[in-house]
Amino acid sequence: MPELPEVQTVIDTLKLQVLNKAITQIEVFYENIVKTDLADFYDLLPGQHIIDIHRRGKHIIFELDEYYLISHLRMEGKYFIKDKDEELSKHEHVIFYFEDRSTLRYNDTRKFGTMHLLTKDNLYSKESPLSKLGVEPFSNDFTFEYLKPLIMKKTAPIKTVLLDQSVISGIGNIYADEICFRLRLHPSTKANTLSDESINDIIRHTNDVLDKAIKLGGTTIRSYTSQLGVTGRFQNELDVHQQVNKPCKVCNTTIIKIKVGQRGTYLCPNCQK
DNA sequence: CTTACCTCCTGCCCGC
DNA sequence: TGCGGGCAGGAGGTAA
Repeated sequence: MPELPEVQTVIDTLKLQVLNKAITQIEVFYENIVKTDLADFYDLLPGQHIIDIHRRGKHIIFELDEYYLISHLRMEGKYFIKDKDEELSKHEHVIFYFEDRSTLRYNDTRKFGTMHLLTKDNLYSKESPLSKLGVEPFSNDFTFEYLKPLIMKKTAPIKTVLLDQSVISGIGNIYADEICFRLRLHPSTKANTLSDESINDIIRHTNDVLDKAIKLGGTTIRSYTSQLGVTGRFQNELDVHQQVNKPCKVCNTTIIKIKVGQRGTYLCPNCQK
């Protein structure tokens, strides 16, 4: 499941391969991926160049001449670069053709991913998936003063708040578990009971764990052949996520798996009370 | 305003 | 062997 570090890794690789290319044609094989008008997708994309690729939370933002194409990979979305003559593979749902015979192919086994095509002045408009996103973890706005009031008004488990994209954008299930472990807090702890120290720790640990994951190319939990940009190594650094029945690296207690807010959650029952 | 539950979809794992 | 059932999971939607 691509979270902020995996998305950043994909972007870094994509930029090396498709920057400045001109789109000549589009094919959409599974229409539900495209959340804005499908006819616009076919009509407006040909002729556009990929000027730059950015990220906001877990969203990839392709900057084109006149539009932004926003792509969310959700669970299993991946991009591949292939020659235009390579045959369509089973889970390819969108193909971008470039003038040089290469193609960018969106592959998504579970078809959960989304794409939005927006004019440039609509990037943060009401219909944009970016409109409700909270602070970017690496920005200067991710401060105690920002976070404390949001945390204090929530009775939900702290892990649920970490996953709330309108509070902090970019954290998913893997890093939420890892952050809770580093906080030495049980993921079910009610957010509004956190100390000021814990709130400061969230900022520090979120930055540390995401930064380290990016440096290692993200986390690859299900090893697919060659997902563009993601052959991460952070899975070797996971303290609790997917570590059920393994010993805690700190205290040797067996890692357990529970449900928090309907989500599979891993923790050390000794370190995280 | 919450929060619980459903939906989207496929692959995988289990039991029979 | 193969089939059915259950499960996982980001985020948006809806019901309560």
